[in-house]
Parts: sequence; C-alpha cells; structure tokens
Amino acid sequence: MSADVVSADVVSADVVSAETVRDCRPLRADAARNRERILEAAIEVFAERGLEATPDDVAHRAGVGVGTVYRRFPDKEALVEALFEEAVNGIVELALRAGTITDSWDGLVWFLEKASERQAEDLGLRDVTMHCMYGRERISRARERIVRAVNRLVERAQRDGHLRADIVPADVPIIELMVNSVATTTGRVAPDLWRRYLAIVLDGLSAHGPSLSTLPEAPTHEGVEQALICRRG
Amino acid sequence: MSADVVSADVVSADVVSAETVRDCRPLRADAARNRERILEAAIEVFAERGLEATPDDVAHRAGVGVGTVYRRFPDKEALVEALFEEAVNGIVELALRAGTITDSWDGLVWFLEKASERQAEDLGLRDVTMHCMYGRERISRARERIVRAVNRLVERAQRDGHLRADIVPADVPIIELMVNSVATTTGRVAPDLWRRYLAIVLDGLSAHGPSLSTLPEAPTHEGVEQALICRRG
DNA sequence: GGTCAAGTGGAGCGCATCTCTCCGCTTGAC
DNA sequence: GTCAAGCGGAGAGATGCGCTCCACTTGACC
Repeated sequence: MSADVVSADVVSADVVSAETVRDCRPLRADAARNRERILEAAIEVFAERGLEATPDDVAHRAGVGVGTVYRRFPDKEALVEALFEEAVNGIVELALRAGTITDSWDGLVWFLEKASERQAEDLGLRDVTMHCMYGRERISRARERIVRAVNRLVERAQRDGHLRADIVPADVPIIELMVNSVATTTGRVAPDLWRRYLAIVLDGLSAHGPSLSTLPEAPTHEGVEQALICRRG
Repeated sequence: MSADVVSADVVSADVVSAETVRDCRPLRADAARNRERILEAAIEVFAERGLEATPDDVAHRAGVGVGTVYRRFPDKEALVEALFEEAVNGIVELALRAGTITDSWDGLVWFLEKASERQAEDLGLRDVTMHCMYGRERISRARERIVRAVNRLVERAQRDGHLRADIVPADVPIIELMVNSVATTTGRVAPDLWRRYLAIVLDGLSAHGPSLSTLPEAPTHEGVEQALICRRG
C-alpha cells in the first residue's frame, strides 16, 4: 500500500500515515477547518445511519469532496476509530459511575438505561459496541473494560439480593442487544419506546418481582405495524 | 413487464403467469420433479439464510439452473409467497390453538414459545412475519389474522389477572422482535439461548411476579463474545 | 505579487452482489 | 421421429461499496 509511493518521497514515507501527520507539521488553516467539519459531519451521519453510512455521505454532509476525507483519514475504519474511541470510553465511564451509586439495583438499572439511551441516540455507537469487527486496537480494549465493570455491577446487585441469583454477567450484553433491536426498529416512529421494554425486562430481572411502577407509554397497533414495514434488510 | 411479449403470443399472454400454468396443462414429468426439488431446496435455503438467500442459491441447492427456477416462478417474491403462505398460516393456527388452552397464561406463554421456536428454526419465516414488504397479497392477510388472535390471547390473560394490566396487544410483536434478535444473533453458537430471555421477559409480563422456575441454561462469556463478532451488517 | 507545496473535489475504477433474461442445447410425449 | 417444452448457466444490467487519481485551487511565506 505505502510501497508504491516510495520512489517519490522516501524519507517521510513511513511517518506519513495521514492521522499522525497532525503532530508533525501543523495543518494549513483551511485544511484544519475542513478536518473539523469532517469530524462533525461524521458524528452526525454515523449517529443517524450507523456504520453503514459511507465516506461519501460524510463528505457530502461536510460539504467537501471524498478525496478530502481520505486525505485526513487513511480509510473508513480509521475515521470510525477516531470518532468512537471517545464514545466507547464514555460507556466505560457510565459503568464505573453506576458502581458508585449507593443502591446496587439502582446502579444496574441506571447503567442499562444510560447505555441504551446512548446507543439509541447514536447508531454508530451501537454498531461499534455490539459488532466487534471494527476497531480491533483501541475500541476493543475499551470493550473489555466495560465487561469488567459490568461484572462488578451484576455481582454487587446479586450480593445485595436485588438481582435474581440465576442471572450472569454475560446476560447483560444480550439484554442490551434486545433493547437495541427495539430502538433500531421503532426509533423513527417512537424514539423512546425501547424504555418500555427495558422496564419489562428489568421487572423480569428483579429478585423482588414487578416494580409495580407503571410502564412507559404503550405503543399503538398502527405505530408498530408502521415500524415493522420497510426496515433494513 | 408482460407487455413486451405480446407480439409473440397474444392469446395466452395474460394467463401465463408461470404459477397458474400448473392448472392449465400438466407439467412434463421431469419439469414436475424439478418443481418439487426447487420447493424443497427453497425451504432449506430460506430457513438457513432468511430471505436474503438468492434464487441462485436455491437453484444450486436444487441441482438445477437459475433459469429453471424462473421458469416455474415469475420472480423471487412469487417463490417466497408460494413457500411461506403455509408457514404463516401455521402461526395463525398456533395463536388459535393457544386460545383453547384452559389456563389463559399458559396459552399466551405457549404461543410465544412456539412462535419464537418456529421463527428461530426458519429465518425465512421470521423475515416474512416481521418485515412486511414481501407478500402483500396472501401473506399480509394471514398477518392480520395473527393480530386478531393475539388480541384475544392478551385480553383473556388480563381478564384472568395473569397478565399485567398495563400490557397491550401491540407489545407482543415487539417482544417477538426482541426474542428474534437474540435467536438471530446467537443462533449459530447457542440455538436455544433465546428461551432464556423469553423466560425473563415473561417474568416481567406476569402479574404475579417472577415464576421462580429456574431459567434455561445461561450463556458463557466466550459464547456471547463469539456470537457478537462477525454478524450480519 | 509571485511561487509552489499543500490541499481540494468528484468522476470514475474495481469489485462485489443482486435479480432476472436469453439462447443454444436436450429431452420427454405423442 | 418430431418438436414443443424444458433446461443450464453465462452474463446483462442495476446498485452500491471503498477508495484513487489528477487537473485544478489556494494559503503561507519570501
């Protein structure tokens, strides 16, 4: 890949991975401005459409050409990593903060709600946390930290007798998967509907039985039908 | 579409939709045999890969050429409809039979389990029942019958005080969506894992609190990780 | 103001993947 | 033996992807 440029510029060839150029020579003013625009556009576009959004979409939203995107980021994966390392670390932080909430059940509930909320708002974040494949290096390390923090949340809630004893930490990602699937499918029609099903699942996880607190707003028959029509293959 | 054949064969042009030919003139022996092979292959292929399986896949599995498939079925949708009308009606039947089970809660649980089971075994059926888009004519009529039968199941279970009063019939397809998403994602690694999450959700739906019956086998951390890696985009 | 590396835009390449057609060859029915 | 019916499968045509290439523009520095 970089081998075919060697003839032109031998010295800088191995340093020039477009991302690291940033701290070698300062970008020209217009280039720096465009870089910011690209990042902002990428955040929006990936949040709306998930990782299936294309670099062309990002470029268009940023008001630049695709070439400009590829000048700053060697490929799509680099762009995704640059964007989502922070966001995934945000989830780690949620899990850690949840551990500081006094009531262990409240902590677990708070984590599941906040994590689902972020993933419902940002389909790119959902894809990055759920489907591994992207971001081997930095992001998957963050994923491991999430696992450890979630382990502690689960064990603590069980020790306190709030969470059913037959739940295991590995249930948590599956539960998030279920809630995500609702958010993905019904998001356009009813952006907060997933909360209702998270509440139902939480009642099923509780060692004390249903919370008896009323569920979030119910879906309409028409709304559900509309949401199920024409969703992504 | 059929307009450009007119010059060749005016008289039969409007009757000759390849599906209806069956009851005009009997197929030649070998053609009839191939038709059966195609249907059998299609059942297998769509069950394994869902509606994203291609007519080429079906032809290959049946040991015939694609042309032969298109000779019998005018297009992919016709093939899908021919296959799944029966299967979707099977779901209607499940809902009706569930209504005859003496205990209304048991009836609802039985329906959700059986319906999920069929959809976990047959990804094509899952796609046909959940995503509308395919099979406007015959299949979507069956879907309406499912809705009516499910309404009755839900109302009966609530009247008897087994199902939480704040659940509505439209919750049922969403719950199936959640369970399906688990079956789809973890199916290869742990084909029965979805039962565990259906059980959790059912505990959340019950007006009496957790069933206290032990949950189906828990997932392993490794299994979950493996299932989340490399799934469909 | 002139110079030129740095930066730009977007047409388009190469690839993959779909659904479906076309046509020369084969075969079963009479 | 005849020939319509049936057959296989190459490939047309559409779509959509990630990414490259290069003629042109522009900001930074003298």
